[in-house]
Amino acid sequence: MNDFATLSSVTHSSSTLSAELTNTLRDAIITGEIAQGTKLSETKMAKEFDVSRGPLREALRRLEGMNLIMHIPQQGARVVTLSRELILQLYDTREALESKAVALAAVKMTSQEIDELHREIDAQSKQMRENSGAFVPAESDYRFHEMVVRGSKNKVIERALIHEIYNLIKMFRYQNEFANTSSTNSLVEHRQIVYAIEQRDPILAEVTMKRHIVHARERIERRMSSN
Amino acid sequence: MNDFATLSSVTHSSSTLSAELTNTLRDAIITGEIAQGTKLSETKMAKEFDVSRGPLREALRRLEGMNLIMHIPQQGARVVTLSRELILQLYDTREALESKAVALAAVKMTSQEIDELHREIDAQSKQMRENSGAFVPAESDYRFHEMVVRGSKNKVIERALIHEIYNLIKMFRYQNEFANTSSTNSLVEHRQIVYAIEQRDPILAEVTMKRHIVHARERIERRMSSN
DNA sequence: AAATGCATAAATGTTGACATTTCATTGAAA
DNA sequence: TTTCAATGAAATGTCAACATTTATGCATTT
Repeated sequence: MNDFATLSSVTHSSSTLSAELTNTLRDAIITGEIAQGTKLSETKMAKEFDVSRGPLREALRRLEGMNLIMHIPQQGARVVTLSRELILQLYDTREALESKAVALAAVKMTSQEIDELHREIDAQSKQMRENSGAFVPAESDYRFHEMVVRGSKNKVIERALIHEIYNLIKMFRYQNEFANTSSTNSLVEHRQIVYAIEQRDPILAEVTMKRHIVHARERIERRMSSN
Repeated sequence: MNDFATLSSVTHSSSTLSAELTNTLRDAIITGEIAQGTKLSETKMAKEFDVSRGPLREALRRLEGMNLIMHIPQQGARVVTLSRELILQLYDTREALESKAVALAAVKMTSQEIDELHREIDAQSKQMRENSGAFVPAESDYRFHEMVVRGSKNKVIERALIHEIYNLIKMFRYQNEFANTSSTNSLVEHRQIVYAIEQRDPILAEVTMKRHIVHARERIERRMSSN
């Protein structure tokens, strides 16, 4: 099974207790340490983490905003359940947002930022050769996509993806071995995306990214049973 | 100036105090009753609404998730400021999400739901003739777009748009007369969108919606000074 | 006059207790 | 045996007080 340290989110001890709780719970949900569908009892969790229910409830409200938990008034919160349907909807949403993001990035990214993209996919290439891996390391894949999204300079898209979509996709991939990014095409596609950005060709960048995500979606759709 | 009752969000007295506060504050922010950039003092607001700070803070966390307020630890929350940049980014995001939504809707909407679309644009047409208006009534415009988005049957897109994008766009349009939807093209474009859905043509639906939103964005870009 | 530092006030963060609703259990009735 | 109602326990919602940090204002110094 995967290692907790693999997770990007670096739980950097935040200034407030409620922010720390948010990070802790987010990671626990993504890794499956707290299983899907689990009822999040405030009283139990308050005891477990040795905090009062106030900050805990605020953390739950934030996790709600990240789509990681569902809350029903007077009944409490449950960890979201990743149905096949939800996963495919996530990828459709990601396709729309990220293809737009890369089109913007092709215009807005600085050459320095493009250099960083190069370094990231070179690292991917190196890691795969050394580890004779058939998969792009998840962490590096996230970094690549987040760099592109940030490159769009569109804060609304950035927040939607990083705050409300990627966490759920990380959760899905972390808890499903088969969902990891295949190397065969992914690295090639990453190179194509960087090329399009480098050419300052937003349309090429857009269709390339769209195809990249559609491919991922198709792989998942094939390998995923009903659920 | 506009009337508060014009606002769609029907503050239906929710089960919990914190949910009611969320709705009340959301509407107050959208209408500008609480101005952009205003510091939201917890102590003052608790007195004003005669509630304790607990539920109030939870409401603030939720408004944060709706992108209506910005929160800085140890410093408090401020109402978001709608810069020209943010507005244009909102429309870019909307373009990506809503064009994908309508493509899905063209496949997934039931004929009954399509009928409802027809009724809505017929009502728009009628209202404009009767009121000799040069603008599609904002409420009706929102209803139309929300029906399309719901028709996509994609909960992720639906939540992103309705929960985190539309509120900000409503806020912008409510507080800027010039930002209202012009009738000249909008109604025609709405009819084109419905036609494409009716034809079950996702590609046509997508490009039609994209153009519709790009037009709106262009109108705003022209009429908006620097800011 | 401007800048620095201290003391006070006020705001946010956190806690524990109270209120109300929901859930589980038990017992009675059909 | 099954269903329903009542009772008690536990959970969520709310409140008021305490703790800690930030902001304000005044005095002092350069």
